Amino acid sequence: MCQQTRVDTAIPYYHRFLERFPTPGDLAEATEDEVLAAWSGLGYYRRARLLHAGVKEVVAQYGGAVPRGAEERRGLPGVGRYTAGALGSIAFDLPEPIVDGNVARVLSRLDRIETPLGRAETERALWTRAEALVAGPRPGDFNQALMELGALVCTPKAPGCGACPWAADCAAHAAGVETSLPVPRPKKKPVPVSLTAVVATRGRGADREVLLERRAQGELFAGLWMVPMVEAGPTQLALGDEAAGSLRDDAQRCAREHGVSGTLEADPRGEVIHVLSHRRYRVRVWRLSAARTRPESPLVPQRLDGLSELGVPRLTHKILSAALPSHES
DNA sequence: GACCCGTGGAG
DNA sequence: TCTCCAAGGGT
Repeated sequence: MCQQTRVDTAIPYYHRFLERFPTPGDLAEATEDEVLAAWSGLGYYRRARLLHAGVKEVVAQYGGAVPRGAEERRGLPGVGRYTAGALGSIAFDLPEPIVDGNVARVLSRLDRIETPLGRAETERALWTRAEALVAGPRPGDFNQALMELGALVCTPKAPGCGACPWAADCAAHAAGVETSLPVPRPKKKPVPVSLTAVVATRGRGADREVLLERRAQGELFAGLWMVPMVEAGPTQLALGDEAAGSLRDDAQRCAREHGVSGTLEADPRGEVIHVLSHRRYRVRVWRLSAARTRPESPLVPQRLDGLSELGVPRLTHKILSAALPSHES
């Protein structure tokens, strides 16, 4: 859960997760929907699927306990070098290094590493240094302390060098360049993508259902439930936003391609902006009522008050809120 | 090595 | 409002 996610963000999910899946066996036997539902809102949903696959392997191959051997740990789905080292040092008290974002910042300053993060030579230098440092007593505590030092003292913007136990040994501090390290990897701007979404509903009041599809493997938000969407058509891209007619054409096309018909409103309900690390989505939201589906439609009616039982990403909740003012979250 | 994958808090 | 970046891993 903590991969690329702040600990404070993950904590409530962690507690709910353990309450729902108290043992490895419980998680291994759960359905993908149940696991993704418990993960909904946390992002990077592949982690949930990898965790699910990993715990299944732990149960099937290792009797429900994470194996002690480094090779076996590293071979589990979702367990890379960092997680393998965290398990080794914290759970098994083995002198294995870890390098997360915090450690990378501390060590790049300590040794004044001026090559960009992500580069092979940079990573090699960081892991080599971390490995040398952890070769002492209490490796788990040492690794966690190193991460805490980065999170609380050796912070990105305004490091508290006055409170740092390593200030006297820090090459970056000696040179006065600590705030310019580490050198970040070159950043790429999110690619703008225009989408049209159709929120198709059946029934009214508490019994109202919305038509959702489960995203296929290999697609964005794989395994999660979302409203039908299509990319904006070439006409709209060429003519721009003033071509209002083509906007509605996209909504019509979206409904048709997803095998749903009904009453499509004359104007969109609104617009949703959702930024991922590599994409910037602008979603025009349309409302279609009295929805009927053809037999081949991938859409499945879902009760609005039952969405918490499914894996549903934030983007979908934003879209539903735009189309259905009563929808919250 | 490059790219893909979500979300939210902090400054 | 905008930028940065989180206890990374897979392809």
